[in-house]
Amino acid sequence: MNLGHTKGTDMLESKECPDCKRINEVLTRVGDRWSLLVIISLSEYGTLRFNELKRNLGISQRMLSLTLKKLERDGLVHRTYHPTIPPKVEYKLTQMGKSFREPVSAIGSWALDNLIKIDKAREKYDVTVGS
Amino acid sequence: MNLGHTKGTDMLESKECPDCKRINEVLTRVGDRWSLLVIISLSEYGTLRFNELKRNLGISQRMLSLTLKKLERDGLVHRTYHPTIPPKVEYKLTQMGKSFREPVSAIGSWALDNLIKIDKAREKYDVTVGS
DNA sequence: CCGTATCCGATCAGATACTG
DNA sequence: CAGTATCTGATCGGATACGG
Repeated sequence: MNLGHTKGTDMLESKECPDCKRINEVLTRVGDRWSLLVIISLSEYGTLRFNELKRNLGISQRMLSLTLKKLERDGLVHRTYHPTIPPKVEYKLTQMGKSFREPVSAIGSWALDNLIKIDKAREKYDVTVGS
Repeated sequence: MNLGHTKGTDMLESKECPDCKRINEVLTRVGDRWSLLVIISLSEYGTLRFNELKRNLGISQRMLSLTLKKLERDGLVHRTYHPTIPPKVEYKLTQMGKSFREPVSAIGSWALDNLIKIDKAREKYDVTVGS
């Protein structure tokens, strides 16, 4: 893949990777664990209520509230408030949120595929270092 | 996409999303910002020395050291020590690290493509809330 | 049901100083 | 050059209590 930076003879002379700075920015915004998990959940189920997400993820009320507000602000999640009694609030992905699904799912799938490998590598490393 | 969990009539009745718990685990390990940026850098340049990474990412010495050790332990990065004077240490992706390249690059590309959109959504949100 | 407010411990992450 | 050690502030994140 190509993230768009300049490759060439000055490859290692650049003071800083410009893309990394920008990627860093975005990761700071939507790259935290809870955001990714909320995105994954919504991409799986389509629409979820506040407490459904809470139960699904095992996230605290506080973190879910903060995460959802942030995702809504960033335009990744749409919030629908139904002023019934008791109130009902539904969350779903926006267009941009949906476009985020693919890369996030790629991470998720890789995660599921490599958890065991990581555990083994870690075990091996610890034995080697411990000797 | 399908992360492998059971879909069906009990979709919303499951107490917790089992995949989310496992994905959460992996994200806890290799999902932090510095790890992702190191992976991206190494996938771009192939092999980098400690200070090259440091300059590229604008990361502090401490965090880079911790991040690299963690990635090496998890089997994603390979470390080669050349006992010269001055010493020279090179880092590159392992096979598993390379397999992580694709999903991580997908995140990176999406990030570069959507930074501006996020900024606009945020601006719009702030105006709406502020009124 | 859907949050917000507060408190508090745990972890993150930079700055600085030091070693082989 | 390639780290480690220590200190310190910032942020994360759970628990609890409360309100619309």
